[in-house]
Amino acid sequence: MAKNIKPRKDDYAQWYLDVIKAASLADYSPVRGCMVIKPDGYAVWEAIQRELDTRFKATGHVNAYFPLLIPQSFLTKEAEHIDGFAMECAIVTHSKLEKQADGTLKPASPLDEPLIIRPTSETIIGHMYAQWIQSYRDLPVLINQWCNVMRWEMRTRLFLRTAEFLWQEGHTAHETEAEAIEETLRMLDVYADFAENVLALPVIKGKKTDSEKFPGAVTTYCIEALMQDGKALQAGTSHHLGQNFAKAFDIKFLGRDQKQQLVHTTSWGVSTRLIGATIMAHSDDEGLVLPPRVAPTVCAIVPIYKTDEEKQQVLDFIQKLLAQLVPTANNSLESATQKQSVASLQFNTHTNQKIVVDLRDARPGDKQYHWEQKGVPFRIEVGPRDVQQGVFVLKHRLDRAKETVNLADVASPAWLNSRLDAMHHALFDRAKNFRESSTRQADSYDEMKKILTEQGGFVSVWFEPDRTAEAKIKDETKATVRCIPMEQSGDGTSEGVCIYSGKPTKTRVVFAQAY
RNA sequence: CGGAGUGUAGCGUAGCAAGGUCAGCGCGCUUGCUUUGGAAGCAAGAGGCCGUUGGUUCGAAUCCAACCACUCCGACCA
Repeated sequence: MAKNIKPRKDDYAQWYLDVIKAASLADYSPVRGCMVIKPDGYAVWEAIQRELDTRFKATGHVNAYFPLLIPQSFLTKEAEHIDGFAMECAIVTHSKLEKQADGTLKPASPLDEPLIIRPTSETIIGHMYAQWIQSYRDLPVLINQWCNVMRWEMRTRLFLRTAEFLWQEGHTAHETEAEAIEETLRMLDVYADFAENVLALPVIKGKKTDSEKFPGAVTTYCIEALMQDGKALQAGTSHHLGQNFAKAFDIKFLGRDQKQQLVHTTSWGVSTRLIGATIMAHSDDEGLVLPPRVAPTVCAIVPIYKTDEEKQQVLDFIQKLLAQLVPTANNSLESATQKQSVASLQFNTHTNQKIVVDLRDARPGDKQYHWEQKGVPFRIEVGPRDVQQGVFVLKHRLDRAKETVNLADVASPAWLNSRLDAMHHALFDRAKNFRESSTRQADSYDEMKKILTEQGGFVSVWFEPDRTAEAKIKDETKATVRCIPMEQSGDGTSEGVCIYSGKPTKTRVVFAQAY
């Protein structure tokens, strides 16, 4: 058992932090609530970016970059938007520092208008769109940006909620409401597809109730995932903004009917929180488990030997193995062997995923723990006994199973790729089974309360969304409506009794306690 | 921001209630030898103004104050 990681059942929050620490994903910064994303964590983010960016481009979007700083006055233009974000904005008020007599620095030269550090970019992008869009021929505008944003959160948690975080925000403008809604739902599908097919994270697609929607949105759609402690995590959102921001920023165009019209806008985003979701959904008491499609290292090879002769035999054997797995790369292990370092070989040039050979002067057991805690999907062990028999030992991170494989059976990278695929599906199935066994139906408010306090997880109920009722329920159970699932049970026309009001309703929602 | 807790080397900690040979220990790290199939053994080393700033005192890791950061519970949120 991992000696540096607290088991999930003892302290889930501590387990989460231990896993991040053991896998070297992130570190604290000197600034409250901000984190340093270390190379191993950032590589996961790069994989997420790569996969999402491909999907954004495939759906017709282009990338651009808007400034970090936004005039304070912009935030006042959309009423709900102010209420939603004003409380958590960091503000730039001065343009320089002056040295004091005692050597300390003091802000000087105050700005005429304070600038806020973007908590999200609807306002500044709306401002620019107003200048760029003149005619229906200019539409749609389909822009995404990858950037950082800052929200001065009260309480932070690595990856799940940090004061500064990395994300992408798509902002589109359309001629008609129907197109905007179509775009909103298209991107929701992109997110769901990405979460399930890349992160192996099963998600529920749904709509937020009015009380949970984005400040300034007409409708907010989301994907919701379930973590291993039975709490929900919002993993991505897609907003139909209607004409709210068009009105606020005067984004008008001359329509086909020769009249001035307001555009219909959308915005959608996912953040580095996805890394937190991935950690919480898949990892175990031994440490990180990474979905194979975002794992920076897909396989770690650990040689085992006593004598120099054995070492040579084992390394020769590994060379043969690598020749099959990494045919395009220069497989020489010479320099890594000499330096007693970790040799890193390009396994997949598209995804930039590596195979490593751990040639450090350390004991095999240490190396096994090292790569296991980093969540590497597969480890290969090659010792003198294996070389004699022409085999090696393959260790699966998912279930920690061992498998003896003939070198002769490894003819190409496809051998490993098929295993990575199988692991992806097994990981997804495991998470999905967990979610399904943690999703319960309740027919009354009392039953829901009982489930929430005794078991957690998702609770599916008939419920008529209502601000006051939702506030009361949150107060009493800590649970909120995570979403109104897109897939309503039955044919969508069935009807039940709202567990709170007792009135008939056609809406089934999912309640859960959330991060 | 309210409540509770924590802060001593990269990590984990002893010492603190009775200020003074009090800066220790384990892991990790470095070097050497023996080892090497899931966290090895022996030996020799390196590493800390005890979170920060003030105060009390002849003397502060220890007492007092303020501040900072982190963890947990609330409120807020991707």
